[in-house]
Amino acid sequence: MNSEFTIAVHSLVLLAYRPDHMATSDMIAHNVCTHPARVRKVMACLRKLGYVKAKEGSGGGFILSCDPSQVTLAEIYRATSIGSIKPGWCSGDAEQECMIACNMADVMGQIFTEAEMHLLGFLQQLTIQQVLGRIRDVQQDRT
Amino acid sequence: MNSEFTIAVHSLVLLAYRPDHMATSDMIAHNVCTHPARVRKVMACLRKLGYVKAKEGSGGGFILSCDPSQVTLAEIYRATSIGSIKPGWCSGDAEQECMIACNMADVMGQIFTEAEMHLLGFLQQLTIQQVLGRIRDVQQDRT
DNA sequence: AGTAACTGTTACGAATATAATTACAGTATG
DNA sequence: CATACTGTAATTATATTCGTAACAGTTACT
Repeated sequence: MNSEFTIAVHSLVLLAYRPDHMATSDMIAHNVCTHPARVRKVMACLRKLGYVKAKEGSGGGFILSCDPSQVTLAEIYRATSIGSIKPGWCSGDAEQECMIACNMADVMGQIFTEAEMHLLGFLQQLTIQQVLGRIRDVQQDRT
Repeated sequence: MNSEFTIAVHSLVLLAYRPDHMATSDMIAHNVCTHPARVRKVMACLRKLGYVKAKEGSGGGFILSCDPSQVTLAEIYRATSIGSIKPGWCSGDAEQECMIACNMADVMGQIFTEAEMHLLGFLQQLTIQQVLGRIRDVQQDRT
């Protein structure tokens, strides 16, 4: 799975944690533990889909512009990582005579596509708000 | 997803296609389109779990030793690729004060584990025999 | 107007993961 | 005892991923 999914979810949860607080890419990057430029890239994607608003210029940054209890991880997966369940490497060879060799890539492609749909079904059940809830639960258990 | 899963499934389907035919790692590697040593590594794993039998020495190779209509892709996934759905990269940092930063890795870990269980549920429904059936279907559609 | 603090985006280098290849010990066959 | 295999580890090559730098464009503040 694509790690941009992780960055996107982390950033949205962070923004949902303080809904009225504007966060710069520097602040988010520090929290997520990556580079600000990478955060900006992911956030630009989330902005285009309306999940966050970006403000350029001095005093700017990102702020949540969605209801975190309505946004599911399935949407975020679709936005950032669709297709990433399938390995880059493909077996077989369409040029071969053998029925197995020349059709296996197609069939595995089908299977990975269906597997991804099932994965989306699971992610559909989880909202950003629920992820924040889980964070609180884990924090509670630490004590 | 780990590409060894693909190699394992491809090899098993190939062996199921000709159940009484012994195939060398060279033959399988040519069909799968990879290196014989890689095939042997994956097959050694399948052998230890009883899915195939290996015969060393001249005239040796691999032969199926399971019922392909009983072996599901979930078993193969477990054997070759468990944990591979989770990206290697982890966000957050356990040393930070922030509740989000220090617990996000744990929570994402939970989520990926659950996602993998759902994935296994889907793969459980697919047998090696059914994959072979799909190959035949795709071949049919070509004409 | 000018400076500082941001985002948006691209390009490139570094680190990491993955696959191919080589090598060789061990084993069965004829 | 030569040949044809598996089993396995080590090494090299390649692809992918991540970090970083650079800079144009935008806004706020003085």
